[in-house]
Amino acid sequence: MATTPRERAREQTMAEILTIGRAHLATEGAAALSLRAVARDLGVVSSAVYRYVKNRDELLTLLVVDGYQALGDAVDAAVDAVVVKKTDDFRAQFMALGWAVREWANAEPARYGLLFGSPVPGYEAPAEQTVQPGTRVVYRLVEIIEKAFIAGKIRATDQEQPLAPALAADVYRVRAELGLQSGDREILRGLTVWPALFGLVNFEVFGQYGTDTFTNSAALFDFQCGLLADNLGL
Amino acid sequence: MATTPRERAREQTMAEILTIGRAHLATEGAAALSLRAVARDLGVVSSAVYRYVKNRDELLTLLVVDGYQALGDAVDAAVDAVVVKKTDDFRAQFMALGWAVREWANAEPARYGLLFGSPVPGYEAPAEQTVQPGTRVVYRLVEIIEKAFIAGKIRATDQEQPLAPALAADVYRVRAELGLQSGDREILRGLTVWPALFGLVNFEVFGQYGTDTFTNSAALFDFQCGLLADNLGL
DNA sequence: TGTACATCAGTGAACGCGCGTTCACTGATGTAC
DNA sequence: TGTACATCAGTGAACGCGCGTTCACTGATGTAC
Repeated sequence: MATTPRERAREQTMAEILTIGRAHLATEGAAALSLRAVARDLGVVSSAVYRYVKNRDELLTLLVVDGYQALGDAVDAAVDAVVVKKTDDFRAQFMALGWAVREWANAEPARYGLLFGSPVPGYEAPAEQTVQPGTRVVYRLVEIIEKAFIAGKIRATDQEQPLAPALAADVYRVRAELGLQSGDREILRGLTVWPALFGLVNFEVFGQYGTDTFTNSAALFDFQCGLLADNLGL
Repeated sequence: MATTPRERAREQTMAEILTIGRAHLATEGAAALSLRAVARDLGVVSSAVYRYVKNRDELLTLLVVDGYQALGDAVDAAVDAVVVKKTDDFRAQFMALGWAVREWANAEPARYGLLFGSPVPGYEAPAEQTVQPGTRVVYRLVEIIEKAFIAGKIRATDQEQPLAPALAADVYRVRAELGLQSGDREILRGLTVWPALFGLVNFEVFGQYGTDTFTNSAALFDFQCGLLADNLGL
């Protein structure tokens, strides 16, 4: 790594821009994120940021990717810690995943909102940069389910009416793409629990419960998350 | 109703402002909603809107209330239709509620986003006007659960570990406030299914599933919603 | 090691734009006697 | 029924503001010979 002073300075400034961007996200929201304001905080004239970032949308993309990575890191760390201690307690691993998402969202509501809230008007996240980091949490969830399935640790669930053909086809494709052994039901339950989990977190972070209904939101989340674990048969 | 022509004209203009506001929500998003733009579309000079609306925030509040009412009406209509035909098929009633939320959200993604997406920066919805319409859907859900409970139509669920004391206290208060007969478990399951349902809808409306994963999102939702109904013991 | 040239970060002025909100006003519509 | 006054919708100008982006420039840092 022949990093010249200039290169190091550039990286540092780049990092500072991201830090400032995150702060502005928190105070003003994504829609109000402005390159001029970032420049001001950076102590630099507004046109100077264009040396680092092509335009406003690119800054947004950087923040989106940055957010997904931070969330992914938090989830991985939490799940890894449980895997080390309880390799075949898959319920505990799922609970750790859920709690990690919730904790990160509560600690970083604005970044969470950028990722999982209403889309920013006039901005479309470019798939090439965004898809991989954006799928880290689901992939981790799928991994837990898959390992539990292989270990024979998923409780059978009542087989109800057969799957709609269109749905069966989609599930088949998902299973093939990810090379999964888990059954249709397990995959579909994962595909329900995943958005449901984010629904729980959304309601808490975005304040949908009302201000004074629940004094202990952690206890509520613990119950809710446990129910989702039940749904997975864990 | 001694409605003078002037009063009628005023109501009409008011309604037109709301219509224009809804349209702008759809194209620009809540954060970019502007009184000047509304005035332009109304064919009127910008200061004239101030005869109808105190300021930008008040227009936002009107749109929030309007959105909650529209969603509430859609849900009520859908559930009522089922109640008439299948008075004691509570699962069908819940499914109708879920589908109504999903359909409305897909038909009105911007209004849905205003209600259930990330909060609009710098705007706080005034509780007095917003809480009542904002609770219509939960209340309807609670009503279905309560009636099913009273009719003895809720399947028992495995009693797991006892509730955390803090949670039990919150649930007790909720039951008292709403005058419910349903048990702790039923209420808590309702309080899980409620945000989970909106999580499902969020993912679909905000495009979290990715563009090409599911060819038939209705079939997926049907499965997911059925699983939530199972969770309620319906 | 020293010099000539290329690269690059940052400047400052400018473009054209839209915003929320206030204010004194005009002229039409409604109301009281 | 007719007139005098009050109410109210809408006008147009103005305030001060922030935004994204471009462009020609200066001067410091890096590189090739």
